[in-house]
Amino acid sequence: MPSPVLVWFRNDLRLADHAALGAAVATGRPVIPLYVHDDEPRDGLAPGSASRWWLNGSLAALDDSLRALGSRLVVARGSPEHAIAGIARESGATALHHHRQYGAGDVAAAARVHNALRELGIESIEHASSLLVEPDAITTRGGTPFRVFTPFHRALTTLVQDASAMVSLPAPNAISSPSRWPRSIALDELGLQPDAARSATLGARWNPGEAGALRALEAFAARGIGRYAAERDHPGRNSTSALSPHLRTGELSPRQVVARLEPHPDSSAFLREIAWREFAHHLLAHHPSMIDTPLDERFASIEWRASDEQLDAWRMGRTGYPIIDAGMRELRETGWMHNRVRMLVGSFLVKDLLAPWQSGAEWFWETLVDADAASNAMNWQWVAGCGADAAPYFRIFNPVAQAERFDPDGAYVRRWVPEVEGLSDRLIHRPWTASPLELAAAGIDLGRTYPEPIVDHAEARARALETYRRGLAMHR
DNA sequence: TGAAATGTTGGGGCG
DNA sequence: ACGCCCCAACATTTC
Repeated sequence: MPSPVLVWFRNDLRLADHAALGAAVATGRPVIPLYVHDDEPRDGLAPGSASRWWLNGSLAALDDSLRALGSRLVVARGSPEHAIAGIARESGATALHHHRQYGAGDVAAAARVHNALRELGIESIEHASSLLVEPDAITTRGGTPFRVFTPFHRALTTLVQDASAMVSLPAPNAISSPSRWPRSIALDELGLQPDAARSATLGARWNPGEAGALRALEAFAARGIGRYAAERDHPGRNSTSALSPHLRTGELSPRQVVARLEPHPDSSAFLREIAWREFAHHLLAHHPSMIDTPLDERFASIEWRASDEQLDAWRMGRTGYPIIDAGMRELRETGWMHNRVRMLVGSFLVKDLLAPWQSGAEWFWETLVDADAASNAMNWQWVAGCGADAAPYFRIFNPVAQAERFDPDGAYVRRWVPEVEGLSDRLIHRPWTASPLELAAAGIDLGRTYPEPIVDHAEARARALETYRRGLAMHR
């Protein structure tokens, strides 16, 4: 029996368009698919609770799919280099295939694995397939990494037009097994599952796993991508793709998404969002510190001032601004939030409450099923104004104006903030302006059944401008 | 992938 | 008929 090759699964929990698996299968040798769960990564972020729930479902689905092909997923816990070296020794493997990832912790972990295996005389082969274009394959005319989205997007589009670069690999139809499988722990032992009630809530909303991902992609394509272009900013309509958690875990590759949707004439608005995802990974690859440090260092001395009570009101959806509370409650219940509302709650936290963007990023990391280190850091820095090509600091969203513009009939707010559902469309986004009579008619006792606004937006806006101006002035 | 303040214009009411 | 004022509606500037 020839010696086996290992395939290390990370954020690529699929069988189709999987370059590392494809290469391993192509060797004609037995293949050992494996996953290593590191509870305490030395450098990098352990997944939050919503992500862990998703990961559990995705790994179970991957194991099922592998078993249908006569293979299985070997699961280990601990540091990747230790676990993988152990499996390599035990199985007599001669090579490891895996995909490249872009965060500092992921890069460091891969380097440690490579070193550990080299000492055992085992070759490691890193493949690219989590992005449309590798971060070092796309540069400005001057050869430097892009820092501005629009030119990045233009360059990316040009590269993606070359259709041959976008060919995606079919899933293997058979995977040969080693004569003996190395030891594996049961998925349950990873302790990824939250309590039963939480699992049930999330399970009612999502289908983790490659099959669920492909169904979601088909559903989005069938629903009409034209509707996305027209309605994507309206959180009350279900017009977004909700593909983010599938992309985050790599149940779906961006190439597959582009191949499926690009031929459609109205796809450009959606593909632009895919490009933002690419840009985030591009930035993270070139600026690993952006996870917790402003890309624009002038923003390091802003005097944040939010209290724990305010932060808690934000997290729990009790700010008194219905659109903000709707978003935060959708997040807490479903592990997801509509993109437009993410911008609004982000602006509210960072500008109206003057809480550090990192505190928002931490909560999102803990609660989002699509929590992605690159996108999370980039987008929070965008909101705070301290990122590359970020929103200017004086761009402060008005939660009422935005709500009236993008949730004009209050459908989104009524779904998530039932306390105020009895208010008219005119008042639904601003309960504090309702007369006592109108409040009584809607069954609202402001301050008791639903909070008064925790800040006055007009005052908060002025305070944010002043605070930012002062912080930036220190870096003249 | 804003919002608010400020400036400009033009129509209509009115003396 | 005319000037004056008011104020939408739109444009520009500022944060």
